[in-house]
Amino acid sequence: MEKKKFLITAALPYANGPIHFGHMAGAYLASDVYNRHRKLQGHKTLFISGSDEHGVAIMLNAKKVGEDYQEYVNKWHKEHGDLFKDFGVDFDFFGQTSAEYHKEEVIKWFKNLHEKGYIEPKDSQQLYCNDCHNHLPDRFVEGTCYKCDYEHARGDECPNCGEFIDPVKLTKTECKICGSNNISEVTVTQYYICLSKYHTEYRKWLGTKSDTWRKTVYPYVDSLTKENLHDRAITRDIDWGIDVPLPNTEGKKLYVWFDAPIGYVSNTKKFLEDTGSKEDYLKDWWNNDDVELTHFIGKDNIIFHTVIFPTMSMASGICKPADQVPANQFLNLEGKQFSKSTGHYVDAAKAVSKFGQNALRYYLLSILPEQTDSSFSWEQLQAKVNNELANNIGNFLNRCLKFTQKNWSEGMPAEYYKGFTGSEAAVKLSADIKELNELIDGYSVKKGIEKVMFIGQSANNFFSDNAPWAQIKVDKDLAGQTLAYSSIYAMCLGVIMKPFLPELSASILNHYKDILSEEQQMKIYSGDISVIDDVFKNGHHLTEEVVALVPKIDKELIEEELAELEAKK
RNA sequence: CGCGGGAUGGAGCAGCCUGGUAGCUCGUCGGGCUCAUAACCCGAAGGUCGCAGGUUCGAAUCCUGCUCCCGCAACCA
Repeated sequence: MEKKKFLITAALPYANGPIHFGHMAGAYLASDVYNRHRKLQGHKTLFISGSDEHGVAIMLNAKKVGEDYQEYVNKWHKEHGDLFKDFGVDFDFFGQTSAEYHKEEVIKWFKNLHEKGYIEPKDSQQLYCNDCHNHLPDRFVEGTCYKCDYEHARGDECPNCGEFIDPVKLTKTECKICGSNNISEVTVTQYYICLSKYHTEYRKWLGTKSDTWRKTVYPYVDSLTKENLHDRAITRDIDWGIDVPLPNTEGKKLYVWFDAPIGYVSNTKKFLEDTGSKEDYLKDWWNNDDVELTHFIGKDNIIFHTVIFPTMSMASGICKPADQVPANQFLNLEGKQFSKSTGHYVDAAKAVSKFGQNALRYYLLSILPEQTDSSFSWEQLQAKVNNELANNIGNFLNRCLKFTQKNWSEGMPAEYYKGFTGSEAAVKLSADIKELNELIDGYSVKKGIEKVMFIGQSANNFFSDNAPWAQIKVDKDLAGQTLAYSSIYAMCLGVIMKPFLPELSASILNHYKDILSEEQQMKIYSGDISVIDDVFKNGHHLTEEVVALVPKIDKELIEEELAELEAKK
C-alpha cells in the first residue's frame, strides 16, 4: 500500500468544565482509533488537539470560583489531559491556546487576512452594563420580548415565542452577570471577517465534497452556504484573549472562535519544534496536498470546521482546507442529554478508574453516534462488556491459552502451526481483516469494532467446532493443531484490536512478544497473514501466566452508578 | 412556513442512495456441551419499519403532508 501522511485533529475541549462521555465518544475515541489505525497501516500520522482557553464563559466561571483566568484554564487543561491518558487517547500533542506560541500563530493569520482585505471594521449597537462594566453578549442579558411580551426573553432568542432577538430592542433589560438594570446602548466598532467575499471559491471547494462527506454533514453545510456566507465579528471588548494586532484597538481581544481552530496549526508547530523535527509545520503538513486532513468533531461544531476555518485557511493561503470532517451526532445518558447543571452527567474520570479503559472504550465505541444520536446506559454497559467482551473474547482467550498451557507446558512444536495460512479459515480471516481496514478507512468505527467482535466469534466457533477437549483423548497431535490455530486467532485478535482496545491488545500480545515483531503486526493488520508461518517457525511457548483478561462488571457497581444518578436529580 | 438529521421486534442499532420474502448485538424461552470467566454451541418466540396519503405488479426503501426528538444559526462555545 502506498504510504501517505494523515493529519488528524480532535475538537479542542473547552477548558471550562469536565469532559463527559458524549465528548469522549464523539470526537476523541473515534479520532484515537482512526489515528492508531492509520499508524498500524504504516502511514505517518500527526494527532493534534489541545485546550481551548479563551472566551467569555471561561472569564465568568473563573471569576465565580475566584481564580485568575490562567490559573483556571491550566487546572482544566491538566484535568482533561489526564483524562485522555486514562482513556488511552494518545495525542501526539495536547497544547493550550493561552500559550505564547499560539498567540504568534494567530497574529500571523489575522495580519494575513487583514492585508488581503478579509478583515474589516464595522460599527454596531450593543448593550453595556454601567454597573459591572461588561459588554453584554446575547445570553448575558434578559428582557421583555418585543414580539410576545414574555418577560424573560434572552438576548439571543425568546424561549416563549421562538423569535430570534435583537438585544437592543428588548425592554426592561437586566444584566445576567450582576443583576443590574442600569444598561445602556452603545455603539462599538468590531472587526469582522468577511467570509462573504470568499463565497464563490468556497462553494467551488465544497462541491468537491458532495460524494465523500457524511449525509449528516454535507446537506446541512450545502444548504447553509448556498446563498452566501455571513461575515462574522471576530473581536470582543473583554480582557481575556489575544490582543487585536492593529493600532487603536486597546481593550479589544480576538474572538475565541477565531483563534481556537488555529490552535490545531500552532500546536503542530510547537510539537515539531519540541521534538526537534526537521519538518516544517506548513510545508510538510498543513499546506501539503499529499497530507489528508481530518477533523473529528461533534455535530455542534460542524459550521466552524466546514465553513469558517476552511475559508480562513483558503483565503489566507496559509493552509489547505479539511479533507474529511466525520462529525458525530450526540451521545445521551439514559435517554436524556448530558447536563452538568441538572446533575444528569457522568464523571468520566471516576468511571474510568472504576470500570477500566477496556470496558469503557469497548462500550462507548460500540455505541458511537455516527449516524444518529445514541444513548449511554449503565445496564447496557454491563450487558455489553460482560456478554460480548468478557464472555466472548475474554473467555475465548482464556480457554484457549489455559488449555494449551495445561497440556503443552513445555511449549508447542512448530509443525502444529503449519497449514493454517493455506486453510479456508485463514482465507476468511484475511478477508475479514481487509474489510475491517476498509471500514475504518471510511470512518465507520462502530462497524469496525463489530467486525472485530465477529472475528472473535469466528475464533470461538473454530475452537468449539473442533472440540480439542475431545480430540485430545484420541489424538493429541490433532488437538495440538486445533490449539495452535486457535492461538493464531488469539494473536491476530490482539493485533486487530490494537486501535480499539490498546490495553487489551497489549495484554494479548504480551504472550507473543518474543516471536512477533512490529513489522509482522503491520502485515497481519493489513490482512497479509502469510507472515504467520514465519512468526511460528520455531513453535511457541506460553511463558506468561494466563489470567482472565476481561473482568466482568459486578451488578453492584452498576447499581451504585444508577443510585448516584438518581440522587443527583 | 429558516436549515439539516432522526423515528425499524423488550433495549441499542443496521438496511434506505441503486424498491422485490425485515437483518445484527443484547435480553427472553427451549435443547446440547463441559476445555474455559456458571462460560460456549444449536434452535424458537417476538416488528403491519412514527402517522396519513401517493407512485408502482410490488415501498422500511421513491414522492407529498403531518407529528415527535436532536442539532444549527445570533457578539454562547
